[in-house]
Amino acid sequence: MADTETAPTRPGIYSRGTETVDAILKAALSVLIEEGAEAFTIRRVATTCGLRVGNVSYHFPKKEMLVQVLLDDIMENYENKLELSVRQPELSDEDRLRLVIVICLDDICSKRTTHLFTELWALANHNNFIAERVRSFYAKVHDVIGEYVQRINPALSADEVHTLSIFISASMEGTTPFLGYNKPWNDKMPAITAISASWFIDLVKSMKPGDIAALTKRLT
Amino acid sequence: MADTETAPTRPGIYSRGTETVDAILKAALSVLIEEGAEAFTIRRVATTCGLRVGNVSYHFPKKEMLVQVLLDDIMENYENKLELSVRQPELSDEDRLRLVIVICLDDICSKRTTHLFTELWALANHNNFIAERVRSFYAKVHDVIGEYVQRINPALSADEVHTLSIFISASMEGTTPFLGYNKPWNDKMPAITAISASWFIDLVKSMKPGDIAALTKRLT
DNA sequence: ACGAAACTTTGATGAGTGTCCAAATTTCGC
DNA sequence: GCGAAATTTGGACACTCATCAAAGTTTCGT
Repeated sequence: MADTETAPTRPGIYSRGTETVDAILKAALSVLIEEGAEAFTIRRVATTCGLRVGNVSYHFPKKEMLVQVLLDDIMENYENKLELSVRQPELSDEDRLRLVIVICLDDICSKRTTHLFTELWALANHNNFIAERVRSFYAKVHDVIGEYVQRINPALSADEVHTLSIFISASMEGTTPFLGYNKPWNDKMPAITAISASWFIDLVKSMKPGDIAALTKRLT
Repeated sequence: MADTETAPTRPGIYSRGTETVDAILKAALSVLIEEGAEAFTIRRVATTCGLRVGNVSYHFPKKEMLVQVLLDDIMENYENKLELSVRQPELSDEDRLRLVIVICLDDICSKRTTHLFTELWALANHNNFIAERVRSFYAKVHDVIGEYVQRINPALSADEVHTLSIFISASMEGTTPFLGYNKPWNDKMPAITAISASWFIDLVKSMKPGDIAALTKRLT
C-alpha cells in the first residue's frame, strides 16, 4: 500500500524503443483526456498509437506502471509550465499574483486540463500514487501563490499565508467542473477571471494578522 | 446521443420488488463511494447487497439504467437536503447566506460528498446524462445562493447576481479535492470556512452595478 | 559483420465484464 | 386458494481485460 507510491523508471533504451514509449505515453494521455479513465485500457492505448497489445505490454509489463510513468510525465509538464509562467519580466508582486491567477484560470479552460484534472481528482480517491502526485503538484502551486501573498502582505504569518494560498487555489480549481472546457457556464469565465484577479488581491492586501484566527473562533 | 438524457422509470411493483430495488440502489451508491467508478460493476453491486447477478439484471436490464435511476435518486436527496437547510428560522438574508456557505463546506467534508462529486465531475466529461443532472443540480444551488445575493444587494442586475453566485459556488466546490474528506489539507477547512463565510458576504455587499463589466473590460 | 540485447509479433490464458434466458418460486388481486 | 404476473435462480453467452511466453526481427557496440 505504501510502496505503490515509489517512482517507476521509464523504459526504452534503443532509439526505436524510446520513440515507441513516447508514442505510448502520448496515446495514453490522449485516451485519458478524450475518452476518460473508464476507457483507459492497454488495448485502446495500443490501438490509438497503432501498436500491438503485446508491444505496449512489453514496455509497460504492468498497467500500473504505465499510469505512474504517465502521471510523472504529465505533472513534470505542468510544473514546467508553472515555472515558465512565473518567470515573467519586471512586474510588481501584485501584478505577478494577478498574472498567476489569470494564467491558471485560462489553463483551466483548456480541454486537456478540464478533463485531466477532474479524472485525477476522482482517481485520487482510491489510488495512493495518484493522490500523492496530485498533492505534491498542488503543494508547488500553493508555494508559488504563497510567495507573492507573503510579499504583498509581509505582516502575515507563514500559516496565514498558507491558508490564503489554499483558499485562492481551491477557489480557482473549483471553476473546472463548472466553467471549464465545454462546461455549462463556460461563458462566464471572463467575468469570473476578472473578479478573481481583482478580489483575491484585495483579500490578500486587506487581511490582517490574527484575522483568520478571529474569524474561525467567532464561527464556532 | 440526445436521448441518453431522458429519464428512466424506477422498477419494482410488488413490495418485495421495491425492497430489492432499494437494496440495489443503496449498494450501488456504496460501491461508487467506497470503491469508485472503476469498481462500479453489476456483479460487485449484487455481491454488496447479497443478491444474484441475474436478479439485479432483471430489475435493471441495462447498466446505464441503474446509473440513471441512481443518479436521480442521489440528486433528489441532495436537493431535499438543500431545501431543508434553506428553510431556517428567522434570520437576516446575510445570516442565511452565511449559513448556506457553512452547510455546503461542512457537507463537502463528508466522505459521501467528497467521493461522490469528484466521481461525478469526471463521469460528466463523457456522459451526457450525468453532465445534465449535475448541471441541473448546481443550477438549483446557484438559484438558492442567488436569491440571498439579490436580497443583500438589490442594486445588482440578474446577470451580476448569477455571476456572483457561480463564483461563490465554484469557490466552495473547489475545496472538495483539497480540503474534503481525507484530502491533504482537510485540517485547514475550519479556517477556509471562516474566511468564506466572512469574505463572500463582504464581496456581495461591496459589489456595485457595473463593477463586473468594468473589471472584465480592464483585464483584456 | 557478428552477436547479444532490445524490440516486435503472434497467440494463448484465465479472470472479469454486461446481457440474456428458461425454469423455479413468490406475490397479491380476485 | 387460484392463477397470472412479478420475482428469483442458476447457468450460459460472447466479449474485453491484463498478462504472459515463445518465436521472430531489428538495433548497435564491438
